[in-house]
Amino acid sequence: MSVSKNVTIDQVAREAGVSIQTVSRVINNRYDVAAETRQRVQDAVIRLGYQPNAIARGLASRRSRTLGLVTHDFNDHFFTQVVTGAEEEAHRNNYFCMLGSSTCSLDEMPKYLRLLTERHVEGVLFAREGGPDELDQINRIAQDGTPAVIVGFHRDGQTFSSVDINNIDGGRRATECLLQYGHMRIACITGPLRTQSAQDRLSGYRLALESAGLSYDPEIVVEGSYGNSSFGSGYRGMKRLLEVDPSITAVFAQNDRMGVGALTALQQAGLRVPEDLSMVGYDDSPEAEYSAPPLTTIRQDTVRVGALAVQILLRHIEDNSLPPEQILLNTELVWRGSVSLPRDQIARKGGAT
Amino acid sequence: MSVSKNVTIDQVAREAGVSIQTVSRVINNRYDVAAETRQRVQDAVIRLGYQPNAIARGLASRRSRTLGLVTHDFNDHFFTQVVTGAEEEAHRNNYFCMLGSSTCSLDEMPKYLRLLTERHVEGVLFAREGGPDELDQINRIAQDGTPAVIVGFHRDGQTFSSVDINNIDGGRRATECLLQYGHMRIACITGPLRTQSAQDRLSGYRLALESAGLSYDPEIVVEGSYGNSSFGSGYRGMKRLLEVDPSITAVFAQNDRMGVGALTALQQAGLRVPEDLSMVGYDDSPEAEYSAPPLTTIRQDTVRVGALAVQILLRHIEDNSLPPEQILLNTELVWRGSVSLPRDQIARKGGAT
DNA sequence: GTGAAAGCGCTAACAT
DNA sequence: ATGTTAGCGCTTTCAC
Repeated sequence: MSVSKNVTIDQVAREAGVSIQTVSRVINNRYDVAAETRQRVQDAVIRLGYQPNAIARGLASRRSRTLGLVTHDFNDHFFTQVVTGAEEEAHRNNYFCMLGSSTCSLDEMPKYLRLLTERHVEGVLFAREGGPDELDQINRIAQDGTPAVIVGFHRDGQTFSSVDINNIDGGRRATECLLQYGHMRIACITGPLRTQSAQDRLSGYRLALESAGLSYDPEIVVEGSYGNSSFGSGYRGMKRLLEVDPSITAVFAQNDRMGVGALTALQQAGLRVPEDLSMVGYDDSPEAEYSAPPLTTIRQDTVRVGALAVQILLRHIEDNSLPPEQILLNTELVWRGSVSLPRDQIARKGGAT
Repeated sequence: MSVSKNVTIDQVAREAGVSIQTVSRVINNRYDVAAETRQRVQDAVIRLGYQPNAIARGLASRRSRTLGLVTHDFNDHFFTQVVTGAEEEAHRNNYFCMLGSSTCSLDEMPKYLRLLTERHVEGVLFAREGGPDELDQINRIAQDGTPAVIVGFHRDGQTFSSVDINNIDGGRRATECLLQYGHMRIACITGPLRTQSAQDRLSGYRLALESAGLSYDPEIVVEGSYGNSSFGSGYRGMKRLLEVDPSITAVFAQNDRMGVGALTALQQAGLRVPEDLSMVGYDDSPEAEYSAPPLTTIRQDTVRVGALAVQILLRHIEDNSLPPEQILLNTELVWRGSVSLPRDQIARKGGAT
């Protein structure tokens, strides 16, 4: 239990009266060690407070047991959940995660990736906004022979591994919920349109409208943003929508933070949700449950996204010849009451304003 | 520009026609290399696509250039901001951050810390909830000779380094803002009272009350929580406060998420903010700016907290004999309009309900 | 089941 | 200004 700073494997070997190899076998849990010898070594390890030097092990074994985590923005609920899931899964498998730069721009990425490969991370998890530019980075890493998996972005016929949410389906579900309640004029506040997820949620919205025989009207689609600026973008987006077309009866906000910002704008405009206007959010982030009113939203298991991504990485580390894997997780509608019949139908029934 | 997987320093040396040592000097930017030689080496590095092996460097130089980041909860704004600041500062100094377990319980900490020291992190940044139990962990690390700094927790006469926000002062400012508007009956929704920050904000609240000649009444102090469950705890806390004492005219919520949850409870109760009840939050998290109404809050520069913590770590890595440093950052009130005169004073002036 | 030898890829200390 | 010699602390390979 003493300080272990300088205790090395050969001191343990001497203490236990065995060779260095035998100690190595014991700390690596090899089976070909006599029970009695093993015990003797373990005692010596405890007595000396020996801690194997992971750096030396890494050099000799060529296994760093480290994963690179290249994330975009810790201020977005999706990403923090992914990181949480990824880290848990990594630890479960005796891996640690090295943080790539969360704030660096795309230009700086090659530099950081290089630093990551210099440290011999055995795999890299990209949890960034996504977008075609990112693919070059992935490919560069992949050429290097380092397994990589991308999260929050995918496309048909891709040659890389990915774990993502089925955002098209999610966008459709959100929109269909509003359609089922009889809404005919449904606006949309999107995420940043440079991201695949916003594009996909928008496609889902569009598909749902068209299936219902409604036409897509870009007039009532405004662009917002993710991360910390989401609230403000939703607030401003809603204000604009109210100016552009006061006849809208429902809004699909592509994340809950934008939805909450939009709720604030509506309240300031003297409109009630859901009596005057229905709203569906996306993400099931914590703010959705206690907003006024609580937001009907789309839930996605983002922690699982992170865990699955790490599992893919570990499989590919084990067997480099494995083909890329793509996983697409489905979403689920969480009903919370920010949706009701449109104004006119309530009125027809003799309801509120 | 070719694949660099197996290019080693001696291949570069051969290519450049120099010794391994000279290559080492060049890649480490030593000054005692002739300009012409340096150029020749650099050319060889590029030609071969050489990437120094950080693990081998670490073993030989006994410098991992890695910091351990032991955080508690990525779902709390304070912690994500600290991590952001810490990571940026680490990269700026050519360090990387290794993620300690974000979700592990206190019991598991020793195990994870051990894994971190086995990897020879040169310093450890603790960004956890804080509390006396954590100190044992810090001390264990410190005994090991590894510099450690704790964030979000400190106490007088401590023997460890820390960077924290002056929560007592922050709590006082929040409360004084309400007092200045003439509020006499101010409730408080606290963070988890096992944390130092909640205790300190509560002390500040209490001090402000007492300075104003008001007595502290535990009846109108309820405990909430941080992280994702904040919203709900603020919502429930507010409901309870309304039951316990309908005469309160103001609330200090110890973080903005609880404040937002409380706003929802008030709205459901048919009470308006600030006309019927004033509210001050804490953290200046993104939700505060676009809540209804926008929340007056206490701003703290949390990104800077992370950066300063890393700076301390780096100083102590450079010179292990340095005494521990304690930094306490001040807060700032952000006025947003969720505060006004108490009901009775408005009434006296012929105002609202 | 255990040990000896050889290196992993680099840097430190001392040469020259 | 450059090269030589020894390791850093471990694992791997191959003996026995």
